[in-house]
Amino acid sequence: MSSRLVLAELPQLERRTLADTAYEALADLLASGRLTPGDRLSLRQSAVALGVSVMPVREAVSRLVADGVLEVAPTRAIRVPVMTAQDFRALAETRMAVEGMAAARTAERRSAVELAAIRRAEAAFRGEAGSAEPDGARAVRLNRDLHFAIYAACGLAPLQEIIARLWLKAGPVINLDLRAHPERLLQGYALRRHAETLAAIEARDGPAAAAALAADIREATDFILSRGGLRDA
Amino acid sequence: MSSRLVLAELPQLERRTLADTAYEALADLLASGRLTPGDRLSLRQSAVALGVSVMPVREAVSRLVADGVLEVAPTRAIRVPVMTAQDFRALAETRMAVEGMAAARTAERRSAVELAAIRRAEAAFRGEAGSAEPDGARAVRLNRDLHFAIYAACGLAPLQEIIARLWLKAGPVINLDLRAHPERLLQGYALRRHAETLAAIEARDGPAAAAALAADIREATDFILSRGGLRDA
DNA sequence: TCTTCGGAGATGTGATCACAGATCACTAGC
DNA sequence: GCTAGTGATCTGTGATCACATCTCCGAAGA
Repeated sequence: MSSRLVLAELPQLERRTLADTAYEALADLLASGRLTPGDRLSLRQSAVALGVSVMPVREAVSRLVADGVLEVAPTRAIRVPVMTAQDFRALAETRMAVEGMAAARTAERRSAVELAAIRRAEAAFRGEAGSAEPDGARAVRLNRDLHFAIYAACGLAPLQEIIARLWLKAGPVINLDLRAHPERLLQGYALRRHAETLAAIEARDGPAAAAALAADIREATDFILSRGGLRDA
Repeated sequence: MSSRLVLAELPQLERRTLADTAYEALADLLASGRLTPGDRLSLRQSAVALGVSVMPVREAVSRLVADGVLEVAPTRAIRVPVMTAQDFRALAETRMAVEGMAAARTAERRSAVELAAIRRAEAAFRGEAGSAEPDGARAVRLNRDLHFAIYAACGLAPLQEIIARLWLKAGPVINLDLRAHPERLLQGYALRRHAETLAAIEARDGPAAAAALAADIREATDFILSRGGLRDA
């Protein structure tokens, strides 16, 4: 029993099921825009691609369907939902409300170290967007990192989960557009709104943080909608 | 082809899988508080209880787990999560923020027929709560109906889905308490807040609606927390 | 040339089997 | 008398099979 103390130091090893791995793989495909709205997904094909049986893929897909990130058509075909412009607008409005609220809470209660983390994330994105040869995929990731650094400091775990799901849902549309028009992200809009949001968080000004972040989302949404890539019905 | 017109009137019949049915059955068990925090769930036992194989149950459970309504312990046991008082408070705060926002939107944009539906729901709950022999389970359902009548009029489908998930998550705790202390729901608190919310919606006063609804949630939460039925850690 | 029909292949759903690991009661050993 | 080990049983996970149904492509018909 003299080993009790040293045993306590053992890191409890995480148990990842194949379904977990499959979920992450598919979610990444969706978030990165490599799976675009309307695309069909086959359980068997996905399974052989991942080198497993259909079971883990099935479970992963059922989770994604529950999240509304995938859908099973009445014909039982699995596909990425095609959003109407109206759907996308409603999703964006929800995001503005929910994420704006999270940003406001962060502004009002952030600690010094949380603020530092947000500052670093903002600087990282700014660096990439302003570089000579910006990498689109990398900029998307840094943009996400910045947003979630802000949300992580809101102090409400359930709120973070909600936002993560909203991003997953909006991901395919946003990244599809971004692939077609990578220049947009790198222009001034996002940079300006990010700076405003950061300033508001520094000043502990909740409403201003919410407004700046909502403006960021609104502008990105309007830009995508102006492209007319979405069905109108 | 002369039948094209009449054929279009056929209601497209919904295709429900066994997994869907199992999901609803389990969700109902959770929402009604018959499955309480800490309870374990066996796939095989649930399957024989539902008269199906484990497959549909498995899919249903995986969805519930994705929603955070069930959890798989590191030991792979499936159970209803036990929330700490802190967790429950964070969930309640999230609900106050999100549901308050939905109520505010409803107040500002509700149509006349939506208002009428909300009025009916409020009256139904008031009738049950004020009756000579109130039925607890029925009151719970009517309370839910009233809340969702309000949220349904907010005009944002994604927001409604979010709220539905939040209720599913809070359900086991709330209903567990309600089973132990059915008198609380029937006292003045909820009735007063409902009346305030309804009045604000009638007056198209968004902030007031949000405040009244948040107060409703806050008081119910404080009541449950004061019971000390939740772990503290 | 365009439409309609038919059959081969692929699809999701569900059932069943196999297996590693957890649980629990019980016994042997200090 | 209490702990540690042992084995039967049950657990979730994954693979495989079975089946009804949808999809797709080519041929026969108008």
